[in-house]
Amino acid sequence: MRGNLFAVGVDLVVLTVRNDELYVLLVRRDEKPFEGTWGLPGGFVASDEDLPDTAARELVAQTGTGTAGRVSGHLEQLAGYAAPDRDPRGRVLSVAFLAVLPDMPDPDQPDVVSGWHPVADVTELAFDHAQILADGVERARETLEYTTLAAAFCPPEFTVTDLRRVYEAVWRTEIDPRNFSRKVTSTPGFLVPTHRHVTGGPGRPAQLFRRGPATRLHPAMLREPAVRVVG
Amino acid sequence: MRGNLFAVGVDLVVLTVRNDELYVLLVRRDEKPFEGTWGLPGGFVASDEDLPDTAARELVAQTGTGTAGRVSGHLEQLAGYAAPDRDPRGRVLSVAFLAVLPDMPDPDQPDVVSGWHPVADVTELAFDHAQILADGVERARETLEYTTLAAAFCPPEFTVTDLRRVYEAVWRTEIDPRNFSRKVTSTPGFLVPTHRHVTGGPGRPAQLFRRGPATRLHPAMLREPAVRVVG
DNA sequence: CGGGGGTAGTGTCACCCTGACGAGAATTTC
DNA sequence: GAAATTCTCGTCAGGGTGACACTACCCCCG
Repeated sequence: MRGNLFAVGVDLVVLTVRNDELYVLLVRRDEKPFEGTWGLPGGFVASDEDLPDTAARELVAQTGTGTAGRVSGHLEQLAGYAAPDRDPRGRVLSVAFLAVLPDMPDPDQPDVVSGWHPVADVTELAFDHAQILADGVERARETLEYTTLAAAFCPPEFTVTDLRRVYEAVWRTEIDPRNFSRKVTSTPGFLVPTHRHVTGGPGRPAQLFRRGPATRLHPAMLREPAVRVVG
Repeated sequence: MRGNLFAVGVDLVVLTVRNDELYVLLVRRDEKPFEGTWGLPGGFVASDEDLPDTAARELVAQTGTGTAGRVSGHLEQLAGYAAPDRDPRGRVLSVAFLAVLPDMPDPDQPDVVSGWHPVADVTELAFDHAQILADGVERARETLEYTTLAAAFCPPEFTVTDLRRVYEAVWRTEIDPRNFSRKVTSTPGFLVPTHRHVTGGPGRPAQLFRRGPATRLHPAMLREPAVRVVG
């Protein structure tokens, strides 16, 4: 029984918010199996690596984030997937990670093998990646309630409206701007005011904020209970 | 790089509440490495198994829970652990699971190689099991806030006080019995009254309840914010 | 240059949930 | 029976939230 050996890979659910919509980074597979179909970016664990090392390495390789290895976003482990038939090549265990990045401009020459896709439009993916993506999105939705993860979707300086649009895109709901502003600005450690303001757009200039030191939200930002299955 | 192969095991953090205290199931290792020290129960993934299969099989084997494979408790995946040096025998990836069971009487002949230990008294464990245990306990603490996990610590029929003692033991706090009773009995789907009462003990007999269909708590049962690590 | 439209932020108010109790109900123990 | 113990309901003040009126400030356009 101990003789069962697995290839171990890391798959990434890389999320961002663009155009008020949740996007995921996908790559087009250039080898079998599932050649030509879209899948999650990932790779195998190298001989001297721990799982977070592999995840960070793949994230930098796929996005060019933080050339010096210091990733400005968020990276957390999701879960392990090891169904016996999930990879036709043999037993492959994949540890999925959730990564969250601010929206970044596409590279000058658009990459045909790697790109951002609206999560709502993704239908089929290679392997069990559709399930992994669903788990990752659900994790992000929950984490937004209890932590300051939403700020990881935003650039270093952002407005309250930017932050609200993150919640609205990930939760697919609408939030009252006034109550939202009161809530996030009164939560200690969530936002640090810069006393600078955005310019150029219509309407009153919004104040720019920076991420604060808090990681958990007290009290939580509770969304409406999911549609109750009436007993 | 793809040639790196791992042995894949499942380790269990099996928790219960006994004597108003949180207990974890440990086994004494009978082979190297770490021979003679305590560790988490676990085993390797068989050739045709998925991870939850292995976890359920090991849980039944170690506790005798649900002879027919139907486990009455709670079983969820925690995380994967794969540090290069976590096992001196080579590269071993372990997927940890959190299991929660009601307190059960010890078998007639006490088992010297497997037993329940107060979590607070556990100091050193084999491999990285101390870290896994800490992660499992923290997960249980958080899950108690937002789900009905606490009922999984209780036998099929239990009183509000039984449930409160679960929260107090896992969180290591005291909760006002009157407010707690109001909260859990008014949360729809959490508790189903049986209209039967316990007998024998001192004081007014308490009503017996059964687990309800709800899995998530709305609104959540928020504990005090953890002591903030002041930056 | 002065409205009009649009966005940001403040203020108000009612409602619900919660923590902090008081008090009564039902049983065991002395 | 009286005291002790435990369960359960009730009350009340304070905080957080949803709903929304209103003010502040900018761009655009005539």
